[in-house]
Amino acid sequence: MDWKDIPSLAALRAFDAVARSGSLSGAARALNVTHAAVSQHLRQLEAEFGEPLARREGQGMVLTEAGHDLAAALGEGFTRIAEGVTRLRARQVARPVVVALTPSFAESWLMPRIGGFWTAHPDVEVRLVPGIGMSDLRRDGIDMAIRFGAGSWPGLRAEPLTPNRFAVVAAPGYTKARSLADLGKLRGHDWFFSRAAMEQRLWGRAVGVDFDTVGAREMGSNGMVMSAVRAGLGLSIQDMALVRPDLASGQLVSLYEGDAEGLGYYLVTRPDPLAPGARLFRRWLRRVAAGD
Amino acid sequence: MDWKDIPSLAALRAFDAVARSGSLSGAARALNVTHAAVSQHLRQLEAEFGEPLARREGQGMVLTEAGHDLAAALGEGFTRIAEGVTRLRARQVARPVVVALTPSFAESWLMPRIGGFWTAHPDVEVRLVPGIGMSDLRRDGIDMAIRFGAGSWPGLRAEPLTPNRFAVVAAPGYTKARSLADLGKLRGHDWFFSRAAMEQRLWGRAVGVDFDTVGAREMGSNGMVMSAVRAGLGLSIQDMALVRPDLASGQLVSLYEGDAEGLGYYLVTRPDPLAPGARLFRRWLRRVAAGD
DNA sequence: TTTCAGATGTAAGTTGTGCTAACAAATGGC
DNA sequence: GCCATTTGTTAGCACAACTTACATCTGAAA
Repeated sequence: MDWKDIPSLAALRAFDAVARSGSLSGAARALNVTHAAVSQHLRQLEAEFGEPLARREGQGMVLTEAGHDLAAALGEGFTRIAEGVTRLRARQVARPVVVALTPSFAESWLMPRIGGFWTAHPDVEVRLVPGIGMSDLRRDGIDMAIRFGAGSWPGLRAEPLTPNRFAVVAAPGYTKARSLADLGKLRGHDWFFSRAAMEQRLWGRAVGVDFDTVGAREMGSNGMVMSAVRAGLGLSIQDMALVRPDLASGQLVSLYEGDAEGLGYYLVTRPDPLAPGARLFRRWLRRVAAGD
Repeated sequence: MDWKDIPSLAALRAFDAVARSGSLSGAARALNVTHAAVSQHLRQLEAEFGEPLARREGQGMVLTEAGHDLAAALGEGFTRIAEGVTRLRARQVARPVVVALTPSFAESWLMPRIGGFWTAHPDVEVRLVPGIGMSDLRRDGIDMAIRFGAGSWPGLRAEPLTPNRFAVVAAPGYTKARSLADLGKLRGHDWFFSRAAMEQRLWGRAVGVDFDTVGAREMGSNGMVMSAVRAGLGLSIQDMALVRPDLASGQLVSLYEGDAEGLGYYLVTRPDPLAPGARLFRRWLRRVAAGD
């Protein structure tokens, strides 16, 4: 196709609108511009073709024969284009948002809050993919990931989501340690971790607990970890949001809460633009995380 | 059709070109722009749709699935539009140029020169319609008219073509008048006119000859008029171009040459844009008339 | 008839899209 | 290794497209 001798697409679209509505004013309304703009486009086209395409007929415009021929082609062409665009858009909004996240974050932060998003956007399906590995987002069809770390994932875009909100908790009767300083130094503590909860170990290391020397027990789920800790069997690093009720009721006590600079949950996305549904979800995430 | 949520047509066209050529550079060449322009359009589209449409693959771009779908629709749409435009253009160039003109101008000015246009544009057919009346140009399918007058035709566009180039001529032996002053005052001159040559009478009146009082003989063709004048039977107003050979050879003498301010041949067109062939002819007319 | 609403016609001035220029970086053939 | 060719990205400019403003025309209602 040679675009050199095809007039401005804007002018052709204007003429198409004139042909559809039968008047300059109507076309102007359809295109959301003034009638003057449409009139100028029409005159430009006529100059380009060297032939009148429409003539005034009372109030309104009627097409010449040449105008009719052109309008027929333009109508089909633009309709096809609009159809393609519309279908692509429709497909996107229907596509579910796929979010990869750590099991801990899903359990302790997202699940208690996600109802708000469902009620706000009942038409947007959210599919949560719990997991630890940062696999290829594009290959796995994942729109965004929520990961724990220092905020640096090469080739990806990361924005901090929640501050660092872990605590070392134990049952009130657990008396082997009373401060953070004790935790790292002393052997003999019994640490419990859920198998999937890598972020707690990261945080622990960052604040000074060396699990290579201290040792830790790994359980299948965080529920089992909690039971063990409530029973006074040892220590655990838990998300504040998850243990707040226990702390309030006195079932657990917090031995340490604190920052490990930069460490926290991040929203990780590809540099590519997000799908509309994913954009909605991200906006909701930011708002809820900020208001926390 | 609602154009509000259809992205810029230029961007869509750029993406169409990318889809066709399989590369940004190729698309840029096809559209006669730089690769940067195409790249920006593509990114704009992807942001608009919130979905990647193409990804880099070595040297070149391959479309995503969404990109394929969109490209299919755009390809059809733009092809249809280009087809309509091309057909309209093709129809025009084939159309002959219809020129209405006075018989005198045709005979004495245009016919000796028109060969130049034929050789320059062998593909453009020129149809000459001799006649005097200024009928409705559009109704009669006339592209342009060459008329004699003062340059004012209401509702039409007129541009001066040739200066006023008439002369009062007579045979050398015709001695009844020697100056313009004589011509108007004296009765008894024998004036000859071709029936179709209204412009000579207009010019004559404008320079001071009152044919109502002087009287004139009307002949069927200008050839007959010339014969009569050459035979010394009387006076005639003739186009300079036509009688120059006679004047040079001494067969005729010029009694007066002069301006009748504003009076002359004009190229008269509708305000509408001209068909391409007609534009070519007009350009040629102007050049030849100016170089005269 | 006059009047009015709504249409087109056109000039002049403004604005934002779309482009270029210029550089960086990656790829593939030599 | 080099070199040609591609894509990526930014800053800045030009002009197409638009608005504003006013004039003119049409058709219907008063």
